[in-house]
Amino acid sequence: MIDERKQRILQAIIDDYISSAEPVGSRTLARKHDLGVSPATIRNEMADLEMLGYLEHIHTSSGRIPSSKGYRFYVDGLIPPKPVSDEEKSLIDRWYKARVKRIDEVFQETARLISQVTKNVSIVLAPQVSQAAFRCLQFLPLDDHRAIAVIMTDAGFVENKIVEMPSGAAFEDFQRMAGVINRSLAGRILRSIQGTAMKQIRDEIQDESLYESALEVIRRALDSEKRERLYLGGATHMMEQPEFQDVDRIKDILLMLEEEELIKDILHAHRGEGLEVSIGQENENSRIKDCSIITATYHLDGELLGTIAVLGPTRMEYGKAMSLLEYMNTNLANVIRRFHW
Amino acid sequence: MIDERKQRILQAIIDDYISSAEPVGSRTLARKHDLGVSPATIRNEMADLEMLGYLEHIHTSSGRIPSSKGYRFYVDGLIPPKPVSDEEKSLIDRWYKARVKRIDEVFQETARLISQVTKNVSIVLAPQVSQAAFRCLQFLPLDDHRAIAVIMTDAGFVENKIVEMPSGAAFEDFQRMAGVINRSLAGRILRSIQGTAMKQIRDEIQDESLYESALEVIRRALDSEKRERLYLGGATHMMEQPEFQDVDRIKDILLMLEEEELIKDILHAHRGEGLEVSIGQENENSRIKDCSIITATYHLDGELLGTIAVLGPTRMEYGKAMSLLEYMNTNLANVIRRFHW
DNA sequence: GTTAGCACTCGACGAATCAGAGTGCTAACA
DNA sequence: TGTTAGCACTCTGATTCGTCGAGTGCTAAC
Repeated sequence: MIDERKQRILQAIIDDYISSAEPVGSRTLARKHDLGVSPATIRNEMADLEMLGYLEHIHTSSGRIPSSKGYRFYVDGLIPPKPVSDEEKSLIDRWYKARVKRIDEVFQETARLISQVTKNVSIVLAPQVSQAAFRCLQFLPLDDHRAIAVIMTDAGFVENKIVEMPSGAAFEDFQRMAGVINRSLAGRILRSIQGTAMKQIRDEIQDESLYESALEVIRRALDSEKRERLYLGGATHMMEQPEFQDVDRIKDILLMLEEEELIKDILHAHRGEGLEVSIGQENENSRIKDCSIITATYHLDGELLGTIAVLGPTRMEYGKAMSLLEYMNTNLANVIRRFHW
Repeated sequence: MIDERKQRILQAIIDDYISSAEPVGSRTLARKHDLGVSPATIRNEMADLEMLGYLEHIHTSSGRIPSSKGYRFYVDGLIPPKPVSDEEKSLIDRWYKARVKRIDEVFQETARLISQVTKNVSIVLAPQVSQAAFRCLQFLPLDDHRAIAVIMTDAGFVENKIVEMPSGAAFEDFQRMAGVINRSLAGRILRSIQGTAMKQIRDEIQDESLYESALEVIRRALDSEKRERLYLGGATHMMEQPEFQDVDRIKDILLMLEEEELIKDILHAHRGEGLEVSIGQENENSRIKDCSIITATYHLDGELLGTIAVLGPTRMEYGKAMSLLEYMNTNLANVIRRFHW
């Protein structure tokens, strides 16, 4: 159905279109690639490929451009491997070393880096604190009626909250409470902290108002970081792409990117093991039917932490973007480990 | 030199141009504003105003547009007052209540809010931690050889750093060190912590490797937060302005905004008491010679904390932007106070 | 099955045209 | 003397019209 010559032609067309952004015609294709056949033959093959749905015709007498199905075929088999070069790896390494001092900067700079290399928008979904394991809780006295609760998790996060002490409670009561909570919750995934554990704490504390404070602290730790943080990069790089030379289109994309919930949903839809590519029409969201998204999940010690993604026009350098994401998601674990204990 | 009628005409021209973004001609001006004179007279006055440098002519036979000098005159005296409405105030209030849970969100959301209302780019320079007063330092044990240093300042910041304990040091040594540091530095402005105070600490600690650790902690607290954080908002709103309908121009502005040091320098150049407006040609930086910046500083208890700013085309709604900034910089103090102790 | 040739189709580009809005100048007016 | 009407002139922006180049599809020949 789609023989080897058709494949070669399809690949040549897509490679060409990806690098030039111009519809590609039979004559130029014959000139540039040494396919061993004449333009007329290529035309015939192109007509077949269009019939089969791999190519599209804007209107008669413009060259062909790949359809989503064409890109899909390309991504699934034809894609020329383009590994991350050693220079790029060392650039990435130096970048992290120079710019990252705090854990949130890891994600921000990862986003920046990905967009820098791919010239596209990148999205980094940072791990939720609430899916990290509780490690320990400590109180620091602030004045007579307030203290700072410092909560540490296994994922390297340190959260602090100012809490009011119930009137009549002494700081020692708080210390005791911390002990109770630490014993009950150590190692628990924050998100999974629920009824039974809390009941145990209640029984041990034996003081209603103090228990309320404990509850408050834990709830806040869960609450405030329940939302996964989203880091974006590359709005300016996007503007280098010929398909984003229209201000309204750019605005549209940027507005969409501001809708955190939407973006998270899109990323959550792709949580498989390896890389996932969603091409053009394959995207649910109508605003990015002419875009592709490549997603990759990153892990630490086997635990799913988050997702990194590249969003760009369907005419995207899939090979480059995919190998970069592949490299980054292994690399990210090492970088995050530095903030770990 | 510039009589009352000229003023009225200048104001009408600028008002018109600000709302329409089109060069304004004598006839339309006569039609829209009831100036009591004929277009011909207006033409004569316009010619005079141009001679005096308040107006500009792109080329013969397009209407006039204000020059930087014209805007300056307008801003300094003609500007129609446009106070923030009660609805807007309550919108702002609700916005903060709904969206702000952490102190860094105060600044992010302020930026978002300002750009939302003014339809321009906004910049918020958050207070440096290092110009806050040291309040206290505590260590929390992590494992045998590490601890978390939690540093609190008067401005409501809590910073934490993981520190290695020198081999042989026990956690009790750290506790003692915290005591020494707290006694020596309490109330000091972080930035001003220097030689003498450090010497005192050294004398008290009497242990070289422990002293090194102390130094490390304090240095890190100063270091990592030495850089003032910059929050930006409104890239998409900017795109609604007719002067930013060109992708390259937008890209140019966005790239400039990514240069944190540059932006900080620009904001630092305006640190007067009230609002400051820098119009078009008045800007040092050539990339924004067709933009205006309005800056305002905000304070807490008389202490200068940071700067908020609006960046837009010279054709900007100065009245609205200025009164908004004025309102925001008083309001901000109240919002920040909520995170204070 | 492959290729050459040919008629046809679009889009991009530049020149020409035209309407609309504006100016500057002059002369008349109060 | 300041104001206004009238007029010639200018420039922009939209529209139209060829023209050119690149491409296609079809047919016939190899």
